[in-house]
Amino acid sequence: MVENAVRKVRDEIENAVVAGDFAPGDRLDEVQLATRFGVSRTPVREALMQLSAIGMVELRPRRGAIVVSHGPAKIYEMFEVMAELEGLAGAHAARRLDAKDRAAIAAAHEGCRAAAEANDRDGYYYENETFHFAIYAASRSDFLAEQCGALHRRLRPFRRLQLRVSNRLRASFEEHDAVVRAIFAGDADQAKALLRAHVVVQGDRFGDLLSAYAETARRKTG
Amino acid sequence: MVENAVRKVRDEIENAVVAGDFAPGDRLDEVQLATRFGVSRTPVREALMQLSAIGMVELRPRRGAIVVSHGPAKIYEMFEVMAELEGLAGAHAARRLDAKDRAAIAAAHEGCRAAAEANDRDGYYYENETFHFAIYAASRSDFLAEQCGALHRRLRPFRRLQLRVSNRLRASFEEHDAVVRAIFAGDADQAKALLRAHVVVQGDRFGDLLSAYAETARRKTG
DNA sequence: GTCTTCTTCTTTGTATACAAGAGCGACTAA
DNA sequence: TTAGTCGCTCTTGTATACAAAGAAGAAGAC
Repeated sequence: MVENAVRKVRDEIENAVVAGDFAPGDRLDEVQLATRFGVSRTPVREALMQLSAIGMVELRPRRGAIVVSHGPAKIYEMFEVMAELEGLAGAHAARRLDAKDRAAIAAAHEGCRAAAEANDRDGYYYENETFHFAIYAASRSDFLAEQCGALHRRLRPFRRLQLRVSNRLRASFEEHDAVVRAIFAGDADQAKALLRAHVVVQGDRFGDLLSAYAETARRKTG
Repeated sequence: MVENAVRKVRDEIENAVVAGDFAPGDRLDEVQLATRFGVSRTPVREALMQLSAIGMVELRPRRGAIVVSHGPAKIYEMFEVMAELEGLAGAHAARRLDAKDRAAIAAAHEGCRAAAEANDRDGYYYENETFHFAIYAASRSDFLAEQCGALHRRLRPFRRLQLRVSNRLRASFEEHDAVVRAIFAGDADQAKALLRAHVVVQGDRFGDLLSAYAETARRKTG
């Protein structure tokens, strides 16, 4: 979008973090990253600052960048805020839905159905993302869609972990189905409530997520 | 926080934009800014990238940075999202309030009262900010408080304009008063509804805001 | 033997230099 | 006279060099 080298470096680092190549707490050395990506330190620095603005890495003065490690409370809070914003987007979508948005949501929903029935976790992960972004777009609020998208990207690593839990694929799809029905019926309140419940991570699901998160951290250090 | 020069430059530019020294659409020349602040282009670039991440300036590849100009729809959307997040923060505050947070909110509220009674707009602007940040903190959700703070800063220029409208000071204070009562009573739903209504800009207030915004733009070009 | 301090080395933060792309103007041709 | 193309200049994007700050290790003293 804005530059070439820094954008490339930023995306690469972001993907590496999401994929787990860099674990939380890992130190990101500027010169190492520069040589790894074949650029100078300047674009690496700018990429790190952008990631710091997103909240993916932490920049400590004179001490370099580390991948942020979120405590359980923070993770819960992030999902809670995401739930609130998605609820708002869903309510708007239910009120403002037009044929094009309806088609986009329906298509993404069908993609999720196929992946869920095939028990294809990676596939579902991507289709799920498409589904949620379709709802953001259908809110017809550019700013809200932006905010939702940014937060969604920030939560990517955790969303992926969630799908590890057995049977979560099917449960997630069932929740999607109810959300879609509410939006298509134009029931804003219902869409808001269902979407909020779908996104927020509470009870058993929160415990499941935490244990999966702890496991990846353990796997990384070992 | 992170660096010295870039932080200074970033804050200076942010203040200049909020104060109206740079109008929406103005081009921000890197070398001009560098000489103005007595630093090299490197920290200026990093500051601009951070501001771009916040959404205060827009970076166009090979074409420099311009101060973003928001259309009416975008402004409305931003206040709407702010209202939703503040509502959530208020609900949390009502449920989780402890003595320290209660004292902080009460103190800020009294500050607002004094400024409102003295009809001191600048004073109210600052006390109002303190009041809202006290509620964010009282939510006891670090992430939510962060998000609210970031969005609040982004809306600063408009909040200031709002207070220009005659009698808005008193009306704003009355709304605060109701919010405070709901939070202190532990009524989460009421706090959420009142805070949301206080923040969202609708009806006449939106028209007032837009005309004030248009006027500053006109004053700048003229 | 351990703790403290000094020195050195690594790493970040800033500046400057160089290259490449985009915009604008001038000149030529129709 | 107007339109198109070529070239120049200005500005951004990247690299590298230099300086300062912190951390770590070694040496000396208690």
